[in-house]
Amino acid sequence: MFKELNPLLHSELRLAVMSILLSVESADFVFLREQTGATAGNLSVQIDKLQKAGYISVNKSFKGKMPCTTCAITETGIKAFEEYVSALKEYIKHDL
Amino acid sequence: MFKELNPLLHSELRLAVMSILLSVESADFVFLREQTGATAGNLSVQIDKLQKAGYISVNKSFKGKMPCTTCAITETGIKAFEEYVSALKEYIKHDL
DNA sequence: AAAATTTGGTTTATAAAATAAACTACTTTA
DNA sequence: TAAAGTAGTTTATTTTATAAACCAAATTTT
Repeated sequence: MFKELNPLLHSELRLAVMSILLSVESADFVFLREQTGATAGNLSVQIDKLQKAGYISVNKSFKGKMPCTTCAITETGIKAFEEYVSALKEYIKHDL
Repeated sequence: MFKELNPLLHSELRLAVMSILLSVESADFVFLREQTGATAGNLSVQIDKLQKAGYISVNKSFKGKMPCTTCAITETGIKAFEEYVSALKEYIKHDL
């Protein structure tokens, strides 16, 4: 009856990051931190998990002299997100 | 931007239980275990949490000679569920 | 220019959560 | 009456989320 909710996406912060990355070409660390309100430490950990799962790509470069970590969602990530939403709908269909 | 996802509801099993209880008058322990596929131990713990939060009411009785734990959603629970879904929609609006 | 502060993170430690395994008390079946 | 099943609870373990502490480089202050 209930499909599994991908545990990697069923996390408030990771879901927020994925949600943002779905709507932009790419976003840097500071932008994600501001938009989500997360601490840098937490964000760093969660970005790492998403990257290791292949859901986002992470690029470290420099903007002027300051380091800049840029994230973008991957095809795999988009697919996983869509499947997560599809599963989730089963749980919340009463209120859709 | 992103509203908090009520951590009590943002759990696969508790969400499944709430989802079921939204659609029925009441449901007993065994029914919930079967429908969710959860282990009895896990279900017991999660039911307890939902009850302590006032999201469900729990009634322990006997069906014949066998014990029977019956759960029903409360008004508080319905409201919390609706708020959770409303917050969640922000995260997944891309795919709705 | 040296010291203090800020920026952009990462690593490590702690708190909280999910889950399973072990257990209890009773019932049914062989 | 012994073995197995039912309906759960309690306890222990693993996993996860989160924050605190840290680091290196850049910037600002004195």
